[in-house]
Amino acid sequence: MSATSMRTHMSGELRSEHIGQAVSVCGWVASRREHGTQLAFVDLRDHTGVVQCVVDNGVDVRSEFVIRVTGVVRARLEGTVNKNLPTGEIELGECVVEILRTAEPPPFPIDARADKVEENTRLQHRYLDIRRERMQRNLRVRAKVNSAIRRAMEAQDFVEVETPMLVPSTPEGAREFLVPSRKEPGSFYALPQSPQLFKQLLMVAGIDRYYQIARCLRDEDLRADRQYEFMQLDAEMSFVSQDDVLEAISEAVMAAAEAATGERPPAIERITWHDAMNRFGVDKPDLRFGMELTELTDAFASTEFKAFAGAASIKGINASGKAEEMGRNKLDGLTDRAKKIGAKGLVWLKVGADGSLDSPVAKFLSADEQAELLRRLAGVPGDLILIVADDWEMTCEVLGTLRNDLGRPPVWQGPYRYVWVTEFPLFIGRNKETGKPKPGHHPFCRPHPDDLDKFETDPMAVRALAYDLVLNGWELGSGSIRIHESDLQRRVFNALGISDEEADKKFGFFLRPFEYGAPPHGGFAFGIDRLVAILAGEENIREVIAFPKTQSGSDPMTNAPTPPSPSQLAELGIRTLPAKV
RNA sequence: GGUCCCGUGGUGAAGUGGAGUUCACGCCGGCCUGUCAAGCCGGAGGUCGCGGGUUCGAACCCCGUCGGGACCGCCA
Repeated sequence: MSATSMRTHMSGELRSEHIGQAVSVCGWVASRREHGTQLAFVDLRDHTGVVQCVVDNGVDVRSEFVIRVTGVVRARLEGTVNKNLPTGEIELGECVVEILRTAEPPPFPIDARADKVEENTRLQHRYLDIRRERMQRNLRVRAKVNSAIRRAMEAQDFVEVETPMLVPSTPEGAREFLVPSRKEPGSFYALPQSPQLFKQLLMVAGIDRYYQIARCLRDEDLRADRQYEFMQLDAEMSFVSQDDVLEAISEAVMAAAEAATGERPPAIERITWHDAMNRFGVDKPDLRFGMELTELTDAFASTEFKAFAGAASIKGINASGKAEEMGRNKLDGLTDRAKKIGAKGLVWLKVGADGSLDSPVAKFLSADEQAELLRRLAGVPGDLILIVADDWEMTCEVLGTLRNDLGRPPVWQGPYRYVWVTEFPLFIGRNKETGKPKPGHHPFCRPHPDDLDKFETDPMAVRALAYDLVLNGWELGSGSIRIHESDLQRRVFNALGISDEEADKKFGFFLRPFEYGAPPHGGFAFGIDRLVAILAGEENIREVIAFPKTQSGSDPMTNAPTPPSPSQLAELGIRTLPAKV
């Protein structure tokens, strides 16, 4: 398959079984070692690896020259086998070297040493960075993941449909990239933040099962796990329950994981949003480590300690064995962190060698309370116990953050712990100005059927048929069963404080087609960059993207973005403001 | 929009107020017949990101600015 008119083999594939064969390989000079004029070794590299070529007629090749070597595979001399090299038992002898292209010395070594080179330099010369084994591996893992996802979706009768990149601007959600219209000066397209609108319309259109490996664009600040452009497996299904969607997506995720790692993960476990918050304090729990939040509210029901008395929710975590390493400075740091999030304070207690509690507040806690505390948190000498008393949301959030700060390993480390987080609340928080609830996900999520009666009386308690997929504490994606009936949609809009007229104005173009027979449907989308990064052992998605942007949104290789020419602006009917001074 | 960290030959580092910026890798030249990110000898290569300030004196301290990174906000 890899043979061409110029080569017979890939260099990294040559083994003892090829001994005696005349072969041609093509690639780059990884290194050259000269021993006088009669003998030189040239390591030739292609994307499969490196093979040693023995040259005895003094060819002047330098690092990264592109060469073609024709020679005979032979066993290495006794004592010169290189066990660190997959091809280390053989070498190419009687070599004829053709220089296909000379090369400037590269700005950084094309090997693992470049892992220490400043990322900006790697990005400036990304074509050289990608020549390295690490990037080759990452991009090939990514290709395998894409391919496995396609196969898994097709095996389940999903139809790949491409949706447009030039779309109307939509009222809510992430900031959009805008593209000026030449034919309608003053009007703009938006680049899609997701194919949400189109995929739901494809359900109305009877496609039944849609998927797309879709490019999505959001003009929000970049991070280790966020780029302007990213890829999602985007899917939507008709006539389904939540379980149908979770099963279909799980199949794609497991196929992708198996393709990347060689191992199929076990069935993905599930946890409700409420349990996730209660036990881990976050809606994207990292299940790889313990330190779970422990309920203490009732244990301090009649406490004398003012900070705990009457608190709606008291919880604690046990940072096992961390008492010694956490000195006063670090504990103050944790307290500051807790206060920054919004807690009134943070109670810490160290378990002493005799099982007593060392803490500024120990004297306020009765002997019974101290004993119960130690029992519930399984405290043993050397442990550090942290307690927060506040309303339920704050207690969970603060301890969830501290738990991650204190215990969370790098995202790629250890086992892969996939988890579906289900039953997200339909509304999260309230609009500061109107006092109306804000949608937890988006306003088209289907409310949980058991909670419909609470809609008007206790909206914040209404759960949604909305779910997230989480891997090692990273949110991979989310989805929901949608609302396909207008009366239910109206109730949700009303709860959000959106009038019928406003709803029609803002979302009419989306909802009106539903009047022509929208089937019950639901779907999901998950980020392929994030999944690939974790499966490739990277903690930054830039490492699995061929040409990513920097944190400020620029590309050091192409210098994008660049100012337009005056004639481009004129054609588009656009005048720019002077740069801020 | 905010908090914190980093900018020293091509690359990675050292130098935190005082002599001529130091080292390794790479690069160039020479030597070398079994090395393997070879070895030995020699050489070139720097506006210490940029601008201003403090000082007798600044790579080093201060202010600003640009670039990069981590995080918060933001990402329905």
